[in-house]
Amino acid sequence: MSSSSPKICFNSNCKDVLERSRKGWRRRTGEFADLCDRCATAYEEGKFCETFHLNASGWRCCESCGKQIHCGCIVSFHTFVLLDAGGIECINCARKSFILTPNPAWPPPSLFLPVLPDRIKDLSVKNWSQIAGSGPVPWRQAPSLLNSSAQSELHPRMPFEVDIPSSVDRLIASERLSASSLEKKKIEDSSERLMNGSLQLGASTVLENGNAGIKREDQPNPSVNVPQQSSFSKNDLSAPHFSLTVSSTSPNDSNDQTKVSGTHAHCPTPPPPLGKQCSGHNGVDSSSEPQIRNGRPRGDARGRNQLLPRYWPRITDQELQQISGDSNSVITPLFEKMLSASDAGRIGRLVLPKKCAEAYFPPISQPEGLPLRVQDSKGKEWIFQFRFWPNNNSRMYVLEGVTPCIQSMQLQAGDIVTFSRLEPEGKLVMGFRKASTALPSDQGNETINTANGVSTHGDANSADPASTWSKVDKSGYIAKEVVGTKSTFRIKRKKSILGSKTKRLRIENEGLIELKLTLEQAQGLLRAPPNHVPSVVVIEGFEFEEYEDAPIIGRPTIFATDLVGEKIQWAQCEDCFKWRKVPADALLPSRWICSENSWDPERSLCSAAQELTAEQLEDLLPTSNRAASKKMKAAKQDPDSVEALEGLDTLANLAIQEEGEAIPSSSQATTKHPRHRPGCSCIVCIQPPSGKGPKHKQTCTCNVCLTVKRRFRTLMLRREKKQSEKEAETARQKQQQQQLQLPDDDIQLCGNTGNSSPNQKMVASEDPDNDTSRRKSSLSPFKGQIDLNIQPEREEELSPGSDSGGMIRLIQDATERYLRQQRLSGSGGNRNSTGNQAQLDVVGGGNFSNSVAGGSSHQGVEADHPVTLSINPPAS
DNA sequence: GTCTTGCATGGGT
DNA sequence: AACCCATGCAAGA
Repeated sequence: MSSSSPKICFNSNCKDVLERSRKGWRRRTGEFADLCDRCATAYEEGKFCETFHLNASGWRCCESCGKQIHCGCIVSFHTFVLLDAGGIECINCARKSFILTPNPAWPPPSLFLPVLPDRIKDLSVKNWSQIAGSGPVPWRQAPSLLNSSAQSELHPRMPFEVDIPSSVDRLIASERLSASSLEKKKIEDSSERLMNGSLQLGASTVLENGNAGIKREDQPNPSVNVPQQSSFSKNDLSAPHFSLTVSSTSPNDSNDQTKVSGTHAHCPTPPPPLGKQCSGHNGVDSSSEPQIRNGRPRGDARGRNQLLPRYWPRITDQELQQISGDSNSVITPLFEKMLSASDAGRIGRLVLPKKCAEAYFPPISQPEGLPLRVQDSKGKEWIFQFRFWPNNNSRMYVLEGVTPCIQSMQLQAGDIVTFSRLEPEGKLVMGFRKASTALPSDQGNETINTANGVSTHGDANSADPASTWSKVDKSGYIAKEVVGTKSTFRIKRKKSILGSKTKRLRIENEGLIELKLTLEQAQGLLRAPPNHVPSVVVIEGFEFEEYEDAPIIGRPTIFATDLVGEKIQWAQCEDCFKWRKVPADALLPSRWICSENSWDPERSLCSAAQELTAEQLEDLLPTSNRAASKKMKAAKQDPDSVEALEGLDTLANLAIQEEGEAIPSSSQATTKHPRHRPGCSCIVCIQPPSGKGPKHKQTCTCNVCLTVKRRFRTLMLRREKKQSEKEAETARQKQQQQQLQLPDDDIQLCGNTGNSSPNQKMVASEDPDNDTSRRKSSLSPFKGQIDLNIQPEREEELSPGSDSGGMIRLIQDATERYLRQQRLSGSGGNRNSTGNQAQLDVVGGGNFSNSVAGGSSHQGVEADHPVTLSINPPAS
């Protein structure tokens, strides 16, 4: 690993030839020191310095416990913290005493310090120079801003975060898992705390004495020109925020609170008078902050420390520079917010995060608030009304009148507005960052996009952000975002901000594929999680496996028993479609091929013959799970057919997020409802998918419309006939009871299971003279609404543009005509209908609901009838 | 009918 | 469980 001495132990006191290289500490280059066994062991046992550096300088005692620590050595670099008052404390004691400040991170800034504007650099130097003994190294995010939530939340890296933290994290959390005398857990614990810790300044000896190479004279470090985004960004989700935190000797700061400017990393702007401004603000009670000694919380951070990470400002140097222009002003980033649809909408109200508003904006006691002068990044001044609404015993802060500004910046939902303060004027500055735009300081889009969480929803080109919102439509299709390289963080960010509500989920349109498969098929994909035995529930005659834990989605297989009675699975190769025997407990990936058949090397090639004959496969069918049997049938019918199983594979693919290609659905079932076979002429199957196909006019003579009309006509005829048959009430009741016991193939006009002979039943149900049907139709329970292949409870959700909606309108028109007729002919029919409603709800709507809930593959007749056509005149 | 305003609601954290 | 906040929505302009 070591580039300099790959075969020699990296320990200069050892220099043994490496027989086996073991990783030691992280070097300045970011690589790990390659150690021999002996040194590595010493290192891992925390005895490295004791062993090899005993006579070296830099040994110091922990101020608390007196333990000797070699502070001048990279190896022990993480095992102590520098105390404000000088001296050091071992990490154990630091942890106990809530000193959360880490030591300067490693590798040193020569590698990762971001670009600092000259002005900032100067300031940095100046401020650093005020810090006794602190080296020009990036420090962890100092403000107590991090105290509250950072620990529990993986936040996206800030664009100007220095990536050194990653190394510290690694040093502590990974590289040094066994390091030192600290037990692992403590170390991790400490590292976590350290992430949130603030800066301990004042002790410099470690840097000056050490061989770590961080010397104050190095600063300003040439490395500041290195791109901000290091390669660590990606894999350092939990990277703490480093900040160039500046110690202040301000007399105001009696509590040793360090004023912070530039809340982040490389923005060591000078201490602003922010603390004063915000300290008395309502709602931010510093007393609630944990009592932490050594100067935390910072004055400035009183409000900030309670901010959610998503509001932490991520303003880049360039942005800062742009905002501050050529003036001598210093920008203090305050917070940022991603614009919601409401924010960016026409209402012109920008909801302000409460804590941010209370921390950084002037206190307001009246809901009317006050006008707030805000300057945009171009220097243009805007005046917004900063006010609040009472809300649940709290307040909701808004900036009103932001529309012109938002428009001026051409912002839209998903973009980010940043609020900063211009010092010393104290002027508020509003910047922005387009969601789609890589930060100016980007050195790599991927890194920045993933790291700063800004690029949240991808499609920057969409003029209308709303158009990019996901349409997880009601048809039941599953929309999947094709995840690209940015997916991980984008999804995370999406979830945390944009997608906080499912209905607001935003997914790129182009990434949508349709997934059409039945529950039956899906069931075939599910496997009980490891060590779980699924329980079987029978719903309407169909067995469902229930899993206590989340099931695993894998390749559908056929479970069987081999000749010796051992349970096995039959799995089909993705490539050759041959069936291979695998152990019963094997969970195969959705795309499984012969070469992965490690259980049977002889058949680990597609060229190997299949064990099973077609007949055997056929025999297996009854014992197989349904999805698999379908699959097998398809394979039998057409061994080369891939499509037959692609619906299944689609889900499996989704599960493993392999490919985002739209895959045609299974050819075995129609896309409308799975039990219906091709050729089924039911109302559902003859329709195009929801939302597709042309709209139907009343005069439309297409197959769908004709069918609907015909059926409706039939229904009407039956109803008329029924009315004329009104006789004794008791007799009718009796008749109804009989009807309820009869197969329900009329209300659900397409009530044919695909299993047997759908068309026969269809014909029967369409027969206007069919008495059974006629009687049933007269009992239709619904009121003035006709339900075509939708859930009754969802009828209000019908999209007017959808085909279903068109059908609905079509029938509704007819219904209205019918109702008019009814009104003319009296109210008897109404009574009939309403009188029967309760019962028929069970027959019609009730069963339909069940079919939806219970799955589409029930053997029950009614469950197989997703289409209901029912009519009910209004009660009035 | 449209826009504005202020509050209510409810999902998410 | 409390709080936050995005959005809905009704009343008023």
